[in-house]
Amino acid sequence: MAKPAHRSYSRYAREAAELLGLMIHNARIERGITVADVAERAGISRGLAHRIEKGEMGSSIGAAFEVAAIVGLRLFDAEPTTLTRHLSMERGKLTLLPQSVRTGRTKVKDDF
Amino acid sequence: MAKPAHRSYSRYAREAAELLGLMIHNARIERGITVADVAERAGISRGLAHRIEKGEMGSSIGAAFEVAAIVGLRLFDAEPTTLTRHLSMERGKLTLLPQSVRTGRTKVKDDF
DNA sequence: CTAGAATGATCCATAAATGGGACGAGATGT
DNA sequence: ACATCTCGTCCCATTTATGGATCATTCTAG
Repeated sequence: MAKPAHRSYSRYAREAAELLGLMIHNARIERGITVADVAERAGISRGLAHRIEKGEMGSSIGAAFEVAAIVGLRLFDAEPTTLTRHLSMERGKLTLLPQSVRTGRTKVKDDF
Repeated sequence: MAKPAHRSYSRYAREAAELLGLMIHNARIERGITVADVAERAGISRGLAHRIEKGEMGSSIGAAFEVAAIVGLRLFDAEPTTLTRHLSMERGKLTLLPQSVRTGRTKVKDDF
């Protein structure tokens, strides 16, 4: 026992999850695959696959992304090849940016 | 009991998660926010925030998206406003598509 | 170089997600 | 109409992730 449990999410996060779920759902229907089929291919239960399509915040990143991949959904508007390229790019940034956020930082920005 | 436990993920899903983590990481650094700070604002532990940046498949969608929102990362290359619009669009599709995937329907499409 | 701070990693108790039923409602094809 | 399939939802045992503490490491500012 440690936390009141209840977790609160920002509207943006909730909408993002819902959108992901809807995109997965639509992509699945368009491909004519059943939830059960997707679940089996993803190695997860039908219930979880369903919860992911509902955009529930509790589901794991792994399960959700796996399902997305199976229904042919391209996350971050990137193709498989592009995705790898993006990865290299983001990795590259690491050498250009400080690795840790040191103190006197230029003030925290609260814009959004 | 009785589950092999170990979960296997496709390369695409793993890369997508890693990319998300890297993007969050870079966005955070660019904003000059510490992991601890982000964690507190997201209402999660520092450890989890860190695991999300590492792109671990086990973290929850909710936590990951919340962190993404906090560091100002725009998921699906959409702005907050656009996101809502996307939601409406995807919701709209529902009325145009069959609600369930019945048998040998219109043939599976593999276009893309 | 040194001190201080942030990151990265590990351990463990416990809160939460997942799997696997089972059920009814709705839709589809025959 | 009927049989069948899919979806949507519930419950609950088990697995898993999460929080919190602690320690080592790496970086930064002075």
